[in-house]
Amino acid sequence: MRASDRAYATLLDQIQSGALAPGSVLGEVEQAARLGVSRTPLREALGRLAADGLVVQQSPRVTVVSDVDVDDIRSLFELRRALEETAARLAAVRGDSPAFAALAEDFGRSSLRGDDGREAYYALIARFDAQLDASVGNDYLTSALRTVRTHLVRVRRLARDIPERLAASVAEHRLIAMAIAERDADLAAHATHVHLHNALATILASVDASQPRKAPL
Amino acid sequence: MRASDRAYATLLDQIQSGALAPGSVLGEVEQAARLGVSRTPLREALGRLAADGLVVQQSPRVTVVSDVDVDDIRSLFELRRALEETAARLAAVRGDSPAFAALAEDFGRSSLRGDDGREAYYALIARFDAQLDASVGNDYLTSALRTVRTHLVRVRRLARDIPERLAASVAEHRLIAMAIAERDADLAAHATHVHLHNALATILASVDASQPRKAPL
DNA sequence: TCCGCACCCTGTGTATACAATGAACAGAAT
DNA sequence: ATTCTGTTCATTGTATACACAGGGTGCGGA
Repeated sequence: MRASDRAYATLLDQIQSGALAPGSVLGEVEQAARLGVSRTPLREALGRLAADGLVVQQSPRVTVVSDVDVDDIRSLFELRRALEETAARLAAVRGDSPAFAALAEDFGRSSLRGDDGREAYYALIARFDAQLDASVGNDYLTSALRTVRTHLVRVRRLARDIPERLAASVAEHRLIAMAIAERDADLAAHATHVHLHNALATILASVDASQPRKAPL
Repeated sequence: MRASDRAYATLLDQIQSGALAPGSVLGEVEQAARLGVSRTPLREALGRLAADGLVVQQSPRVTVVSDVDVDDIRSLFELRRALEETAARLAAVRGDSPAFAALAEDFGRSSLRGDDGREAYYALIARFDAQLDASVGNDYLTSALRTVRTHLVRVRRLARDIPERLAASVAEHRLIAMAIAERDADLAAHATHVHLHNALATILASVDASQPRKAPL
């Protein structure tokens, strides 16, 4: 594995997990020393993170981990809606119907008890996303979705997981998978719309609850 | 200006203009020498081009200018539809209404006679796109659109410009601008849909006409 | 003549050295 | 005392040198 890949993977993980908080300054020599690589591959890693939008060049001299506020979340979900509704429609038209029927089954079966439940949930979502990408067969769309999902990891961390919401989310995904399996493009798109609306509402409520200072602006 | 920026700008221009044809192998030492920079900034430029999707690592050893075939064009327009319909809707809701009314006026006035006409047309489109981005105020969406537009430059080069199509395209844009100005989100989105459908049809017809070999697959 | 192995060569990945630029601090002058 | 300017230091931008890997070619043996 290349040093630049390791540096990118490590930084990505630490930004997504919050170990590198928004606003953290990423000096080249400092990070290179910390990650045990030289400046050259580290610069490449920073460049890729900047392309992803996870770090920004605050001034021409200092790169920082990008911030994520409520407006960012709204913006991200606007893009996400556009992409996922389109993906759902396309998958319904040309997707692998049996695969989505099987996914719908899995969503129906999944019991989300305990802490393992959350892991199983995210694993199932990941499988669903992968099947969606494969069924759509559009690299441009997949690439755009990849960026959205990269940012989404951090957004999810901001919002506390609510067990009831998790269960509802599974049901929503089950409906989407069923709609795609039955080649009902409108239903797939509208169910995706509903799902993203609910997900955003939950996230915003959770964020507002934990950061009420910004509300009375 | 940084050497890496110059290298990126030069390579971008040469790829978009076709001076570097799809499939061209971009060796680091070779390109570095050609552009008068050292390998380090050139690598950064190649990295950014790879992130844009304009070059791909064909093998771990050789990066080439990415190819663009008919399926790519279709895929690109699927993404473009998703993004621009969303942008049109959002601009209709929260956009600068007078600005779009003024743009609609300009589209109405624009006479596309002669070779200057095409330049004026593209300049007007660029102004429209800029106003759209500003009105939507969504960096994620704008960033995704930027990628699409980057690829679109190459696609346009593949298709011959047809004068009648240019005139129709102006009229379509005028309608979109009017719809946004009048805050008619549905009309803005549907007019965008129509416009992109027509644009894609024209491009595909032009490409099929010049490359009829791939048709009887 | 064909197949296989080894060596060389080309090109990338990484490290480090050097140059340039921007910022911060201190000192002096108004 | 405050502001402006100069100098210095830190940090990035660029160049180059070195290491390594992969492929191609040539030679030898079957």
